[in-house]
Amino acid sequence: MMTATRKRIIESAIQVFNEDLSAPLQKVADNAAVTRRTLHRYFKDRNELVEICRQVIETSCKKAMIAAIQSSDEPMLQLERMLYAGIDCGAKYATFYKMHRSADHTHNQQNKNCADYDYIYATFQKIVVELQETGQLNPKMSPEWIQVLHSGIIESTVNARAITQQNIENIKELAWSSYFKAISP
Amino acid sequence: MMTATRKRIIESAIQVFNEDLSAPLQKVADNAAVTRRTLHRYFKDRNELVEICRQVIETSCKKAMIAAIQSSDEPMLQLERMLYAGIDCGAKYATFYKMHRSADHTHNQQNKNCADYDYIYATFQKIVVELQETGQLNPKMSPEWIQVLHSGIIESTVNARAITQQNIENIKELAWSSYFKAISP
DNA sequence: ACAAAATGTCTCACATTTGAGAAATACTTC
DNA sequence: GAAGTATTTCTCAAATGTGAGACATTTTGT
Repeated sequence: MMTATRKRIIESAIQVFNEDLSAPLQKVADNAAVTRRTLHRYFKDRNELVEICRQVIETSCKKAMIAAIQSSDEPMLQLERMLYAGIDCGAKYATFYKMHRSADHTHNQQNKNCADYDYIYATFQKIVVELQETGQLNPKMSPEWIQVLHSGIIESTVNARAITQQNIENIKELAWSSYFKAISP
Repeated sequence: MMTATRKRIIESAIQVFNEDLSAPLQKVADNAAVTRRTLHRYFKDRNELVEICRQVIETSCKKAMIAAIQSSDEPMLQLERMLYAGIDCGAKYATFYKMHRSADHTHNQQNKNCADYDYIYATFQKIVVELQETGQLNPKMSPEWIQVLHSGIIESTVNARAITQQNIENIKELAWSSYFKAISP
């Protein structure tokens, strides 16, 4: 059940909590252009709002990454589209990437989200290994490092978007170009 | 005047505030293995603690970056050492990089810190331009992009450090190698 | 061993944040 | 226009965070 106001509050929360995890809810409400009273009508408490933000981030990033993987059978194209998908997730990607890696996370294959997360990143590494075996990627870089670099490029690009006036498609191509060159043999 | 306890509190605060800007001071104290009462003995209030953390971050990162610049006359070597310096700053680098760029920052050349910051990043871009003119760096990438990528690689590398068991010098070389290839012609 | 310094424990008053009831107002739908 | 719904305004009690006094305990330095 998703009203426009509820959606607006969630997006505001994602933005505000991205900069300050413990920001007062008043700030989230202000940023969503609603009162805090209204915010409380939609969300039982802070914990619920944070949890729902997590779910929204997880659902959208997961969906985008899986779609990128399944958009092609060509490993290099998959890799490229995964980079673009990450960039399109914007600031949410950093949260998503860290989500299942944090110290207080209980990772469990029985959990659908954990399983999907593992699918994404295991597939990522499988793609990398495959491209290394066919000589398309630098065999000296570990798949782990290539993945770390992937998230670094995404984050840089997301940050650059906020600053530069350049066309978004240009930025994405630049990001891919930089990444591709970095990981090539 | 820097006692071991004071230093420990500051380092704890840098760490805790890095993850959660508005974390309760109790958390900082816990992480520093002191009581909150003691924390208050050393720091008048939260604002003072935050300000001193900023100063510590600024001083150490600035010093490291300027040292890297002045360690050589060779632009490429300067660039490489700046990457290493950033990585050595650890989580502090991200805060330092954003420090003078945030919306609520009053940037003023009369201010020594602002001037030094400008020196660092103007020099960075001068180095990039110089390397582009001599054909050592890709002329199609804007110096802004090359700088954004620099900070993105640093940040990823710092994050990867917490996760990987690899030797730190290896990671730094890998980061440089990736960055260098990304920005090469 | 002793004195001084540092820290912990306990407590308190105050400030801020939180969550929600009640009534008023604004908006939407038919 | 009327009824229903959504939101705002106002208020309050409770919870949490903050900063600091007083005293006790521990640590440090000579």
